[in-house]
Amino acid sequence: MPSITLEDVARAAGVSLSTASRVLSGTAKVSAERHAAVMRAATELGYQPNAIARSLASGRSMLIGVITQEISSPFYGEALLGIERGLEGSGYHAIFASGHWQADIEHAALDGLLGRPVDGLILLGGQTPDAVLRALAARLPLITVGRSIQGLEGHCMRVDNVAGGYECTRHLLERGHRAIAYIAGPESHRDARDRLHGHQQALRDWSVTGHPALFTQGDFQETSGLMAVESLFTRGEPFTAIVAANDQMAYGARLALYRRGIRVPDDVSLIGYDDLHSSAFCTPPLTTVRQPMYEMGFAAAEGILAALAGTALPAPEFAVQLVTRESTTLLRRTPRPATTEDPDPATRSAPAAGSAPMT
Amino acid sequence: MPSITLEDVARAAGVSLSTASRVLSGTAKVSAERHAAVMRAATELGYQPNAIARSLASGRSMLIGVITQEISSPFYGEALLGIERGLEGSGYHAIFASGHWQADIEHAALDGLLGRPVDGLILLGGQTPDAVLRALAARLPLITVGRSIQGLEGHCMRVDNVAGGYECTRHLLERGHRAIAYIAGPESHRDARDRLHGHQQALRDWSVTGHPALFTQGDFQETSGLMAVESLFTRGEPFTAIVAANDQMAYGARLALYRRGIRVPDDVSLIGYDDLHSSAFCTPPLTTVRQPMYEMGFAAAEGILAALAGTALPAPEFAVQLVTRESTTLLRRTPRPATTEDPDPATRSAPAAGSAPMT
DNA sequence: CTGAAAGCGCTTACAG
DNA sequence: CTGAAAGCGCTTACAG
Repeated sequence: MPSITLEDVARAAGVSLSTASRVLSGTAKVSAERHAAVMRAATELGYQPNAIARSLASGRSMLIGVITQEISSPFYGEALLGIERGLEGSGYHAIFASGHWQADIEHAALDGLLGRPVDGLILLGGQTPDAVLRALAARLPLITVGRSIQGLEGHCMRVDNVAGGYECTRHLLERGHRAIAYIAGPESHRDARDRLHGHQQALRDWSVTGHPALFTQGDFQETSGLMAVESLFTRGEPFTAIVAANDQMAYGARLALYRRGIRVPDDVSLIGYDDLHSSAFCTPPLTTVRQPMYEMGFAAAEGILAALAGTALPAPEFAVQLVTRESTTLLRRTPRPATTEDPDPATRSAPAAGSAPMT
Repeated sequence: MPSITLEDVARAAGVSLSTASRVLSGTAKVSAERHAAVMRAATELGYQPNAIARSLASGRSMLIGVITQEISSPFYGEALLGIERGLEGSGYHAIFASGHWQADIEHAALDGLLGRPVDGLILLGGQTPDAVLRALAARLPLITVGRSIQGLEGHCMRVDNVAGGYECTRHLLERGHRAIAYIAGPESHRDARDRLHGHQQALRDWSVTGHPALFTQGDFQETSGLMAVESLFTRGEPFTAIVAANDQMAYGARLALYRRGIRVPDDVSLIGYDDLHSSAFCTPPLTTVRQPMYEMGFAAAEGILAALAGTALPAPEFAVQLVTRESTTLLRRTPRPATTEDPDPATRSAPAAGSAPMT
C-alpha cells in the first residue's frame, strides 16, 4: 500500500500542498496553469484522495448512516434503493447497520454508526425510543422511514397505515364480503396495530361484527400466514375472504389455501399489504396496498442532503394506494351467484355464512 | 458536535493521552488503577472513540467494501445477510456500493470504496475484468461471490452453474419430458451461459435434439419470463416443461401460464434456479436449484477476516442442490397417463408432441 | 508500565 | 492567487 498522497502530487506538479488540495477539492480559485499542472500530475500518478484523512481534516465523514432491520428484507429493499439513488452524485455514501428487529442490537448498530461518525442518519422502522431520536436529531440530520417520532413529524417519511388497513377491508366489504378473516402482524409493531385499527374501523362503518374466531396473528413472515390459515380451518368458522397485514403473510396464506384445493379468488378472496415486487407475479396476482417505499427512501436521502446543505425541508406526504389485482373478487352467493356489486346498505347484513367454501 | 475526545478522558482520569489510548483500545498493559480510572472517566463522559481518527492513525479503516449489483436484489440479499453476520463482532463494518449491472458504474463504485479506503473487498458478481481484480488482490484481501477470477480461484466463492443447469434438465428428462422449453438469462452473464451449457449437455446425454423454437432468452427479470412464454406460444412448438434460468423469470413464466389457464405442473412442469426465499411459497411451490448464497456470503466475510489476520484460507467448495417441490412432475402421456418414472433409455426418444397442452 | 512526540493524509484559516 | 503552519483525534514506535 505505498499509495500516492497529495504530497506526491504537489511535488510532481511543483506546487505547495495547499494549492494541490485546493484544485483537487475545488475549494478555491487557483491559476489556470497550476490548476492544469496539478490535474495532470494527479491523473498521471493515479492519485486517489484518502477519504479518511479528508474526513478527519474537514470534520465531515461524507457517510450517511442507515439503520435497517434486515439488509435482505424485501420490504425495506425498495427503500434502500431509493436512498442509494437519492445520494447518488452527492459525494455522500450510505453505510448500513442492521437492528434485526431487536432493540439491543439496534442500539449497538446505532452506536457503531455514530462513532464512525456519520454526517446524517436514516432509520428504517426500528424501535429506538422517541426520546433518544429527538436527542440525536439535535446533533445531526435525522430522518425516519416508516415510523414517526413525536415532535419530529417533519422528519418522518410515513404513510397512514390506519387508512391502508381501512382500504383493504373496505375493498372486500364493497364486494359483498362479510365473513372476513384477518391475519394481524405482531402487536409490538406500530404499523401492524394501525392496520388492524383500520380494519376494525371499516367493519364498524359497515356494521359488521367480526367473529373472534376469524382473527389470527402472525409475525409478518410467510410461515406465520400459512399457520394462521391452518388455525382458521381448525376453528371451523366460515369465511369468504382473508386480509393479511402484509404480503409475506399473504404468500403463506395463499399456499395454505392451495394445499387445501381452495381457489383464489373463486372460493376465497385474499388481500395483502406492501406490494412487494413479487406480488404482481403471484398466482393469481395479489391485491395489496402499495406504500411508496422507494419514494420514501429517495425523499429521506434528499432530506438529509438538504439538511446538510442548510435547507431543511419538511417531509412530504405519502399516500397509500390500493392496488387491485386478481386475488380478490365479488362474493358469489351460493344459490344465485352475484353478478353486480351491491353497495346498498340495506343488504349489508350478516356474513353470508352459507356461501363459505368450508365449514 | 462538541464531542468528547480521548484527551478529555485522559485529563479526567489524570493520565496521559497514550495511556488512555492504550486502555481504550486494549493495545497494551496498563496498571490496574489507571485502567480503572480511564474506564470510569470514559463511561462518565460518554466517550465514543472517533473511528475516523482511529483509522487514519492506525492505517486500518475497519471497513470492508462490498460491491453488489442492486442493493435490493432478492438474489444477493441472502449473501449480504451472510456477510453481515460473518463480520459481526469483528469490529469490521461492511460498506456497500452498487454496480447496477453496468461496468462503468461498477468501476466508479469500486474506486469510491478504494478511496475510502477499505481494508478488504468482497464482490458479488459484477463484470470488473479479471486483470483488475488480480491487481487489486495484491493490494488487499479480496474475495468474490458468484464469479471466478482466473488465477485466483481460491478467492472465489462459487458454485458450479453448469452442474446446476444440468440438474434442472436431468430432473425433467428423468420424468419423461422431452419437449423442454428453455428461458435463458442474458448472454453477457457468465452464470447464464454456464446454466445453458449444463442444459444442453443434459439434452445431449439423453440424445434429445432441442427444437430451436423452444429456446428463448430473457434478462433475469420477471417480466422477461412472462414474455418468453408468450413468444413460445406464438411460435406454436409444443412443450411439456419449461426451464427458466432463474427464479424471477420462472415467476413471470408462471404468470403467463396462469393467464392462459395452463396448469402447473399438470399441464406443464416449471423449474427455476436460485431458490429465492419466496419460491417455497409459490403456487405451486417452485422446483429450483439452491445456491448457498448465505453460506457463500458468510464464508466470504470469514475469508476476509482470516486474510486480515494473516491466516488466509482457500475458498471452500459449494455445491448446488436441486430442491424438488411441486411445480414439476412426471410427464403424462395423453392416451395412457404415465404412472411410473421410465428411466429406460430405449424409450427416451422424440418429444411426446401429442401430449403437449397447446399447439 | 508510562509519557512526550511524531505522524496518519488531508483541509483551512492566516498571512502575504 | 499562494505557502507555511496548525490542526482534525487518534495510534504507536521511542525512550525511559
